[in-house]
Amino acid sequence: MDKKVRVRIAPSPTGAIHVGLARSALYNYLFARKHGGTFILRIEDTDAARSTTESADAIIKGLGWLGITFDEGPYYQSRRMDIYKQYVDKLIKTGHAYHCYCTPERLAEERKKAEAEKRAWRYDKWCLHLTPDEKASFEAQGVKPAIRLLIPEGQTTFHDLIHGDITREHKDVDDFVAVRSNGIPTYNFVVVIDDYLMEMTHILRAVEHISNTFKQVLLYKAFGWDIPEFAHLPLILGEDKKKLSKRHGAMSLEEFRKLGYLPDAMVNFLALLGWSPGGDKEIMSRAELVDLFSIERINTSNAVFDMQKLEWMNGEYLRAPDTEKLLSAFQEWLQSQAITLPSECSADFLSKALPLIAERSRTLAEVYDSLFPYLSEDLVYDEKGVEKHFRKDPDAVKERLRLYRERLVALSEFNKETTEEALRQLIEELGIKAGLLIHPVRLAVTGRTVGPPLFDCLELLGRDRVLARLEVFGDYVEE
RNA sequence: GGCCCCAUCGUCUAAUGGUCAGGACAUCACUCUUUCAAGGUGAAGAUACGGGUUCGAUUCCCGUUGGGGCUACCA
Repeated sequence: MDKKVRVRIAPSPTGAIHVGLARSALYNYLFARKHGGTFILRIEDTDAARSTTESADAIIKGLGWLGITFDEGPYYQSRRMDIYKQYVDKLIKTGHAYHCYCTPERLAEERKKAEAEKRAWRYDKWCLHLTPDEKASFEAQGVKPAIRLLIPEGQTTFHDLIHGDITREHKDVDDFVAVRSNGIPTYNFVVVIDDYLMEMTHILRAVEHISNTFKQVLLYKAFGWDIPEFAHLPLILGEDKKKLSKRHGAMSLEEFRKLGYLPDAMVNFLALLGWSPGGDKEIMSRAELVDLFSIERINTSNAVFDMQKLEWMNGEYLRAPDTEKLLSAFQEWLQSQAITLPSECSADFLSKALPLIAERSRTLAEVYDSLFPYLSEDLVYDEKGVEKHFRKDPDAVKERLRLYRERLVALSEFNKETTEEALRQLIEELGIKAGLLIHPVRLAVTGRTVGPPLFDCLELLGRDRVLARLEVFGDYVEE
């Protein structure tokens, strides 16, 4: 790489940040880090009607959550209008652009007509041929013109780092509006100005921009500027194989965060959606991703977002042996969801409970749910479990629970070893299988049929709560 | 409709002009086990179709089909 790498993402702040944007950001970020380059955030808010500052803030926050950080920016295009203005004037002077007085109504009508005749609609360059008198007349009527780029005859080819050469005939490219009649320039215009001024070396963005690229390349040429490298990323598709959009529901970053996905897992998963390092490696740290990433290995075909695989991968990260990290991830999650744990629920308790629970969870939300029996006294007994482990022979089970409770009362020390020993002894005396006592006890003290190994649960709960719950359970099943 | 992009198991993907087309998720068995997970073992599952080029193509070329994207005074 001869020039110092400078890349960017340029989102429009028009709604929740979804995974497609997150992945584009990630690839740009990885590419910049890998080459010691600069990663820039530019907010493309030239569409005043749809842009919101909340959305811009959400983008920054969301990417920050993923640990995708910027070296420059955010730049806001809405604050750079005077810059763009100079370049428009230049374009008019050199004859690369012209004023267009066509009303939206006329354009819409023409477009409809073309559609009815199954003709491709292109702007008919009507205003290109206006005489000075006609122009003066429009001006006198107070009609504000838009400015269109004049697309010359011929064809344009650009090289795409992922797709190779892509060519389009100019007859298929519109004389697109560069500046609206209200004076605000459009995306295709400002993106070129900014990418040039900000000295972008590589543009990595989604394939949906390929058709815009021709317009942009023509603009670079009109200005006589060097054209950056382009790499058009495959799309992320929903289960229905359509481009991700609001219809797909829980696809915003915020939603994934709420569901309890870990940023590291999210980044790992997203990296693999459209790219692979080759070989079989799938679980990769950020450092490994930076090291392994290359544009050449980005795929050409679109990828379906597989929720199940994400869940699995999140589980892998949840199960990682680093308790401290898990604890802080969980606490961070609680905070982001505005959940406060009871004060007696100490960090000490959590660091004991979390590994046991996370091992059998796939998301932090699941972790939180599994924590319930340790946070609240209002147990809800699993009805199927009650049916299975109690109702078949209630008197016998009740008696066993009573006996076990007695043993627990008598223990000099209460921990997982002693409680297990007590239970083993009891079942031997009773001549029954361990399950006949273990299952009812789990149900009695947690309300659930699933969870960490029973004696770990008992230790986590502590003697007082265990004894109380064994007693309460007896009453519960009486009814 | 026009233009463009794409095509390996259901999904994410690996690989090569000659391979038993590999892995992961999901699925199904079995195993481990106090439950649930996790783990282990195994099963099933793909080169869209048709033509070329070639001794040989899943790989290169063309076409068909299919999918996707774009087609705004949105980005």
